[in-house]
Amino acid sequence: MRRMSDFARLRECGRTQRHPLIILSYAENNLEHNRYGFIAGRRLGKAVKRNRARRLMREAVRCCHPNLHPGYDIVLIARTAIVGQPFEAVDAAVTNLLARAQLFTTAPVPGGAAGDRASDSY
RNA sequence: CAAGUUGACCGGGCGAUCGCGGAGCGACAAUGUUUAGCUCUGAGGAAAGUCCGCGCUCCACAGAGCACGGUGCUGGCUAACGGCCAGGCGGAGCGAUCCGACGGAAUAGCGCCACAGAGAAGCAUAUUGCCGGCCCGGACCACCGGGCCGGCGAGGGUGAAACGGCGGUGUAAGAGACCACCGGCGUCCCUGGCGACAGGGGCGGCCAGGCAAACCCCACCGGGAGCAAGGUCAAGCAGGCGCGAUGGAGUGGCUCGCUCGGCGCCGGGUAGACUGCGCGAGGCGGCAGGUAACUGCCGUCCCAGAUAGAUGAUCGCCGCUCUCGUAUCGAGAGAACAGAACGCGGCUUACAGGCCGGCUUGGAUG
RNA sequence: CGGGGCGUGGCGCAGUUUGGCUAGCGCGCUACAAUGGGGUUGUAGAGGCCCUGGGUUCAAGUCCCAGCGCCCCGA
Repeated sequence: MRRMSDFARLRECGRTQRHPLIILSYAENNLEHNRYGFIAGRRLGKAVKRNRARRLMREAVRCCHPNLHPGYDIVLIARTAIVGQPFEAVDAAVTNLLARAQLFTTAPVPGGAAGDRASDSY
């Protein structure tokens, strides 16, 4: 997502799920594919901390993406507790949030993304 | 060997899989925000803070004066600088070395120096004192105590700072009152140096406090804005009111000059694409000039370009640090500060750990 | 990218202009008095290395430099 108006629309009529590390906001977009947005505000710290949080969320979403329903705008907002967390914690948080929002096509296997990676390395 | 001081450098390495940004080629398909695939490439020493200086772009051709701001020993380097190099002076240290906004207060002005102290900036002062004369009291004298008048700036004391220092002459006691030497000030001359300045000599007056990092004076520098600069294209909208040539806009604090030819307020619309945008005051190596900063020549290399903003995830081996154990080995844990946004030269600040060199002082040995 | 402001007891602010004497004010806090008890009131008191580190000065909350944190404005 790269328009200010898209984010504004989601803030107006999107639905949200909360987690101590991340807040999920989502809504249907009437397209054939998903669009994603990541927000890491000044509250998290300076550039290194904010970049780190955004990259971990991006990687977690990339692993889940093949198993998600198409046609949604999905925005992940980092909270201050995410600073210093390892990838496993962020991945678990994203999987948990997407499962609670019922965006998975298949049953949300715990650590399904991890199994995907296991098949990649043999 | 130990302690110290200083300069330069590194900022884990190699490989595999899955992803992301950029450039080029591009089968199939056929003009799509083209795609699969292949090749190359993708954060730092500070990319940071944004404290200075430039390039670049626009504002007339970048102009004048004032105001304002900055810099402040000398010479050099540079595109430029508040940076760097070399030197001078002052200070700290045994020393290597380090630190210094380091022009001006007899060039002028408005000024400040609290408290304490007798007196705090000009020819200042008499508290404790020292000395002389007179008077009174005690006493055989020497002398002691008190009062009045006068002289004095040496000693004590206050303070951050008290109007030169040691010695002598002199005197009732003293004092640059006078003398020699020294320090410091002003001025003239000689020598060395481009210069700051240093060394030496003559003369003068006897001695002149500090603060300009509050204002100020002097010298030098600075036109304004900034890549959201600027340029091209596309999309979209609706006008209304007021002022209007000794005026308005470009123009920013003022005046002049120059140029342009309506301007202001309210309301309405759009905030998309391309370009600027990376061959550069560029990196590395060599040679030459220069004490050095730096410069010139030759060779060689192409080395990030995102735009809700690309560097991430997982694993193997090696290296480093710590802990534990069955201890030339094994297991576990850890590894700083920090992320390009037009580019560059500096400065400043943050930083785990490591490596190399110079110099100084002290000790031991030969 | 450019510009401006703030940081002083627990809280809100003065003082910074032109450096100096014990850094003040209001609310709050503690103790005592007054009341049967509480509030109001009165009296007394505690609480500050003036955001941090350097520098100038005899002397810095104040002047200068660097840093940290927060807030605001313009494009």
